[in-house]
Amino acid sequence: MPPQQCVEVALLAPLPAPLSYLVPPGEVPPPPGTRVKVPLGRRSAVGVVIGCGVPPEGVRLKQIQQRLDSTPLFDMAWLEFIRRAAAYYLFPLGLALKTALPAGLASLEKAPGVKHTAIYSASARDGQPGGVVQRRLLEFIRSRQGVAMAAIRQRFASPYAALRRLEELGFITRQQCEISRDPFSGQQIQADTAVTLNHHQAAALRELCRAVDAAAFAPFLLHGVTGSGKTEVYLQTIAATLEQGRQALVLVPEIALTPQLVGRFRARFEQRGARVGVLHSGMSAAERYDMWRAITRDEVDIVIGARSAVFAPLTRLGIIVVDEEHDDSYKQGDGFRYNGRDLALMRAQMAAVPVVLGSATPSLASFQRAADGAVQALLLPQRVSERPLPQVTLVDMKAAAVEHGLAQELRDAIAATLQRDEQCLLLLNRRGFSPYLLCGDCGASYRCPNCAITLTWHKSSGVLRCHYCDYQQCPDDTCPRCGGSAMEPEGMGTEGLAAALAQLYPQARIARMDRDTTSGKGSQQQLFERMSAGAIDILVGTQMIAKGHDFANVTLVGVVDADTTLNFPDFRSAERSFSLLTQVAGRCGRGDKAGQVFIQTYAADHPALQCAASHDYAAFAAQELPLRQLLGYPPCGHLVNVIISGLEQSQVEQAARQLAQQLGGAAEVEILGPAPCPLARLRNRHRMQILLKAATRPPLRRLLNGHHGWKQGLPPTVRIDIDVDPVDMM
DNA sequence: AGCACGCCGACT
DNA sequence: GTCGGCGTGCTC
Repeated sequence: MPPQQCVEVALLAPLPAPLSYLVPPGEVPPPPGTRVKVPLGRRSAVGVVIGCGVPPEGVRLKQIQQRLDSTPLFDMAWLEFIRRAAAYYLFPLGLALKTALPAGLASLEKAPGVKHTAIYSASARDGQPGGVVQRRLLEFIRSRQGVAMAAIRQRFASPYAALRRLEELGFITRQQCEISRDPFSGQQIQADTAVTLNHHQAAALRELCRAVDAAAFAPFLLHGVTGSGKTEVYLQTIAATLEQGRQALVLVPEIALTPQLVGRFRARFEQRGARVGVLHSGMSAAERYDMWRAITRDEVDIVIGARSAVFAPLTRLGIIVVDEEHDDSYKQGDGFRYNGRDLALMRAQMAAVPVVLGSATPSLASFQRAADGAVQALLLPQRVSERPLPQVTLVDMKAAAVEHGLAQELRDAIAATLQRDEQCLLLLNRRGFSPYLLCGDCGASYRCPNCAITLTWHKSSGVLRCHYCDYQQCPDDTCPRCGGSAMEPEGMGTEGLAAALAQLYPQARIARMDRDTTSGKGSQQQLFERMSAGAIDILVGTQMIAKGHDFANVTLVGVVDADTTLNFPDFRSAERSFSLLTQVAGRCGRGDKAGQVFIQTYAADHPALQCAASHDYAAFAAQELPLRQLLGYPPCGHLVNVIISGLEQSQVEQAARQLAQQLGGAAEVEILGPAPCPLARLRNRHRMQILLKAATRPPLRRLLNGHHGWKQGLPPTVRIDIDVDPVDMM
């Protein structure tokens, strides 16, 4: 008898390493990429076969209980990509796979329903059946190969009896076939609009097409001002890629993944026979599963998706596009803390294809790489049709006549815009009615019992809410501390601003767009459509309104409080402010009418604001990079944040001190902290952080190699999370 | 993550 | 004396 074979299985559970299992006797080993149900302790778990196992010594292997997929979900190149990604972010392979695979494939219970349909084909039997309907039906089926039930239903009102009869008589055969739900059902494809490129766009396209032809790794930074027509360059580059018989992967920030954007791709490519697939968080588990399977069956040529779409299992990849590459949402903030943009670069390198990072305000990381020559820069310095960039005014709030949080200048501009029947966008990067309720007598405010922040007052729903853990409570009638007067709203959020605007401009149609008003499916879309149709005069919103749309009639943008972002306790706050302001300013003046922008601030002389006001990216980079250099912050150095958390503050503090000591003394790595995280308490856990900083990656890597042993000797109740290349350190 | 094992407080 | 609290350690 041959020795029983064994395979290596990555369990979709937080185990540090894969485990080996025996293949049941008489069965062929499931190939890598197939899911299996395996015993784990006294229960069962789902895992993915990742290779043939070398049987470990001294362990009695258990046997695979069940094979869950008849064909692999992915190929070895894809697996190798996930392996490298998991290793880079120091995350267990099994859990990385769980993140990368569509939800629903990871657990035994929540498996998505696989839909099937009947496919009819004509059999060898010649001749004609008796009935008229049967004859017409048979003719229809004979005229093509394999007809789906849906197609028959379209042509024949009630074909069931006739179909059954034809099958009985042996004229046709039927088979069950797995089908996908149609993610675009009911959506019209809009007409494609022919676009002529200006000479900057044409030059960029030439470079990109050359890279596509070369079919080798080639990173590009497409740096184009807002409204410079980057999307059209992507579209034409992708067209060239498809002509080569290769596929395209397009990443966009979640918020920018609108039906309009997808529609633009479908309009361009679907009539040419290419299929566009979409992956995003709003899809159901079943829809994502379908899309995943469609991709592995090679039925999709272009995948558009948010962050996690970087894991789409395309096998003929020819190009990757990362739009708005500077966007912070490419970084996952917990669990598998990967950066979609950086993994796109990794994947492009592994697949030997070009990758385009596009932005009006590139991350300083990408800008630096372009300056170093590691990435080729392509510039689009002009807006299409030579539309001017809007005029930006910094409003010094120290000197302004403020009413309801709005300076006279901005209020007048809003009134004038409404008069001209044009639209306004107002950015206020804070949800709710007001940041907090404050007692006028003793200064008390409501705080979250789980997190170290004040609760935000949501007047319309009548609750105080924590924006980090979603804790809610109703306010009391009087101050809970001194029992004195009622608590009063302090400061302003989007909800409060909308209310103030309704008072100032009673005739204006005002809408609000933030996480609270767009939680429902399609509600964001509805707001965009109402805005496009001119049914809204003033749209108030958080940073959501800064991207993913193009309203021709918006001629005024107001930034109500630029200081919120600027004063964030983070070394990237200036960069983030510059990006956000430039992006939101770019929302206006996109039509034939010129736009104007007002930015309210108490720090009007801040370089980030000044550069944003003059649309001067180069000046911003020239001012900010030396500061980073001085402090060794990215992109002039590398960071890893180690977060120690636990329920008991003293244990967390002790563990953090101990770990920092343990890590200290490593060559060429600076240890900062331990310090309380800016959010010192989150979801009831106390948090400390140790920031590791180094000029180059290798010494960091060497230090991190031992991370599995870090927990030894520390209070065992604490948790250690490692964030490689952190984007925010809250 | 589960799920057991194991070692300390208030109950029949 | 036991029931059960959750600390801690392992899972091929």
